[in-house]
Order: sequence, then structure tokens, then C-alpha cells
Amino acid sequence: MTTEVSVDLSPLGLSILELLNERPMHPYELAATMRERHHDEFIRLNFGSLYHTVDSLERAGWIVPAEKEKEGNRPERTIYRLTDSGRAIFLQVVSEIIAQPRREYPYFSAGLMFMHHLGAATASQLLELRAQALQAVSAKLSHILDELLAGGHTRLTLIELEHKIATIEAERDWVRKIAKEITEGKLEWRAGIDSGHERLRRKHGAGAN
Amino acid sequence: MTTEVSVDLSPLGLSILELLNERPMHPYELAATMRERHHDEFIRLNFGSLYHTVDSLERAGWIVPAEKEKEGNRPERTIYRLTDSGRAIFLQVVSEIIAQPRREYPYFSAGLMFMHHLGAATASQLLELRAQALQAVSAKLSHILDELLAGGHTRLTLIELEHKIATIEAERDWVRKIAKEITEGKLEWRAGIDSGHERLRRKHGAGAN
DNA sequence: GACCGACTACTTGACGCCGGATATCAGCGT
DNA sequence: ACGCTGATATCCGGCGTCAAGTAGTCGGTC
Repeated sequence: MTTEVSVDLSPLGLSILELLNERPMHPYELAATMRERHHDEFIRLNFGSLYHTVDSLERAGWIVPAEKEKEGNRPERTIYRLTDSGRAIFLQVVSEIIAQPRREYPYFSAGLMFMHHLGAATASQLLELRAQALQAVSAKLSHILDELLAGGHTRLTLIELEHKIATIEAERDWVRKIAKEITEGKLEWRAGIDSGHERLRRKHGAGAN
Repeated sequence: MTTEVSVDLSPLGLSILELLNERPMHPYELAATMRERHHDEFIRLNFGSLYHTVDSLERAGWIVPAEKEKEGNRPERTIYRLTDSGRAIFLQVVSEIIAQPRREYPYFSAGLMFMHHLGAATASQLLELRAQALQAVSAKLSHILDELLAGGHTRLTLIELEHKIATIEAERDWVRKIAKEITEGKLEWRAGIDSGHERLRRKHGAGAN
């Protein structure tokens, strides 16, 4: 069990390291390759943070400028390559991300927290709308997945897509279930002691994530 | 169907509006109340962004300073109250969040994308670790939920907790399933045409979300 | 064959939000 | 007196977002 202190490295940083492990590239090419491979579906990508992240990877010594090219009068481009420490940190961070769930704050949680301020009928309709939207996304992603598998990709390299589909379908089912409970009156539409001016006074372990 | 342009309002902003709907408060009290009610489990809260968010809510006219208090030599505190437009925007944004899923970029997706750079045995162990961690979180949250229900809260006001538990359990099951497939060799540990230097050239609709 | 416009390649800069650290004072325990 | 903890707010550096800026390239037009 490695018990090292958690390194701070964004998903975008990871992706850069992975690409540079393949071959040296300049930042723009990194972005183009990520798009080509649909990595930007799962990792937030835009040019601003790309260059910024590349800088900070360089400062950390995980990548180094390998060469500067100048074609015609275009802006000079810097080609980076991965260092050994970069390779090491990549594997370490990937391992940590997989092994250790981290607290995330999805928007939908906030929506649910405040759902009781809406009427029951409205809420149930909105949930049904969400379920339909999720269904559409799921169908689209499934289609893409099938195509890619048919095109010679392995499940292993598309596992994040498989995961996203599973996640979305689970959410869709949960949302439908709740919408149904609301319309059937099985989810009582009444606030408890914590609502309105009533304040919760009891103590209970404030659980972390 | 309201077809208004999407307003930009963070979950923290929503939470502030909700609290001020109950009664006027000053920012520090907002934070304390959110903590008391465990809202910070689902909404990212820290003082920096709290004051910032309050400012921007004021600029938007959704809240207004109601009064300034000064006790002894302490910093002056400003008490805010909700306006009518604030009340309206709150309901609108909650509805939008519920009805419309939005693209999110969880860390775990990135971990999965790069999992194939680890060995099969390692990956499967790490996934099992994650499953255990998820199990622990799920147990803790379930316990809290039971306590709160027993304490007089309704399911309706705890629905986001119920949702989080369902989500975590679904992920736990998925992770275990994949770990099992790996150890049984059912998830072929081999990269396809998109790996290494091989570059993907085929076209396929770049699906959004 | 010279010019125009649209498109791609490539980077930088300005600006705003976020989170963590810090400052200040009160009250309380010892 | 001393030092903690709690109350209350602000500050600053980093990171992300968006958009502008400059060069080449390609396709068409008179």
C-alpha cells in the first residue's frame, strides 16, 4: 500500500501526460488529439487551461520542452516530452483516483434539496422531463459505444464510456421511480421538523462524504 | 413550458436564497445554518465564495441589505433579505436544474480512461479498494438517514440523501462487477486500434454530453 | 493571376471566481 | 495574565473561461 501524500494533478494534466507518453507534441496538437479521441467528453478541455496546465506540469518537472519549431511566420511552438518522474506520477495519480472516491457536488443534488419548494405535480413533471433527457443521452452514447466496438476498439479502452452509460441509466431509473412515487402519493409532500422556521437541534455525526 | 434563457446561479447561491426566504440573516449565520443542516454535504461551502456569492446576488437584485449591526468592536455585519425577484429566480433555477441534466466531469471517469495503463491485477485490486470505500460511505449515510427519519424528518426533505445513497450503491455494484470481470479474464486486457501510436481515423458523430 | 473571404493552426491576455489563509476581536477557562 | 476557541470578514494567488490576435492555406472569381 503506497501511502504517499496526495499529489494535485487535474484530469486534464493526466491526459496531457498520457499523450506525451505516446510521443512528444506541442499543446495545440494535444488538444486536437484529445478531441479526435473523444477524450473531451470526459475531461474538461479548453485552450486557456490547456496552456496553463502545460506550464504547471513543466514547473513540476513532469514534462520538459524538447524542441522549438518555427514554420514560416507562425507563432513558435514548443514541443514537450514526458520525463521519468512524469511517468511515475501519472501511474500514481491514476491509481489514487481509482482507489479513492472523492466528494463531488453534482448540481442535481442541489435541485433535489430544494425540490420540496415546488408543488408535487410540478416536481413530478420536471423529473419526468429529466428522465426523458437522460434516456436520450443514454441512447446516443450506447450507439457510439457500439460503433466503436464494431470498429475494433476493445471494451477496456472504452470502459469510461460503458461506465457513463451505466451511471446515466441508473439515474434515469431512480428519477422515474421517484416521479412515480410522487404521482401515486407515496412520497408524502409535507415538510418535517427541519423545514420552515423549525430548526434542527439534534446532534448526529456529521458524516464526511 | 417556460423557455427562458438559463440564469447562472450556483448551488451555493440557491442555498443562500432558500435560507433568506426563511428569515433575514448575515453571511456568517448563513454558513452556520447550512452546516447545522448538513447542507454542506451537498453544496460546496467556504467563506471565500460565500461572501463573493452574496455580493453577486446583491448585484443581481435578488437580495438586499436590510440592516447593519455592530456589536462592540466586532466587524460590522450586514443582514440581507430576499427580494421578490430573488424568490422567483430561485424557483426557476431549481426547476431547470431538475429538468435538465448537465454535463459533469467526475474524477473517476478520468481514472477509468487511463486504467489500462495499469496491470490487470493492480487495477482489479484498486477497484476492490474503491468498492470497499464506497460501501463504508454508503453505510454511514444510510445510518444518518435512518436517524433523521426516526427524528421526525420526512423523506421529502431528505430526498437528496436518499439519492446520494442510491448513486453510491450503484457505483459500488458497477465497480465490483468490473473488478470481477477483470480477475476472471472476461474483460480482455488488451488495447485496441486506438491505443499507443495507432491513431483513430474514422469519423463518428461527436455526441454531446 | 491577383484578390477576397473563410477556415485552420497556434498562442496569449484579460478577467472573474474559488478556496485557503489570515486578521481581528470577544469571551471563556485556568 | 494567557492562551483557546468561536465569530466575522477580507485578501491574495491560482486556475479556468472566453475571446482576441496573427499567420498561413485553400477555393473561388473576374
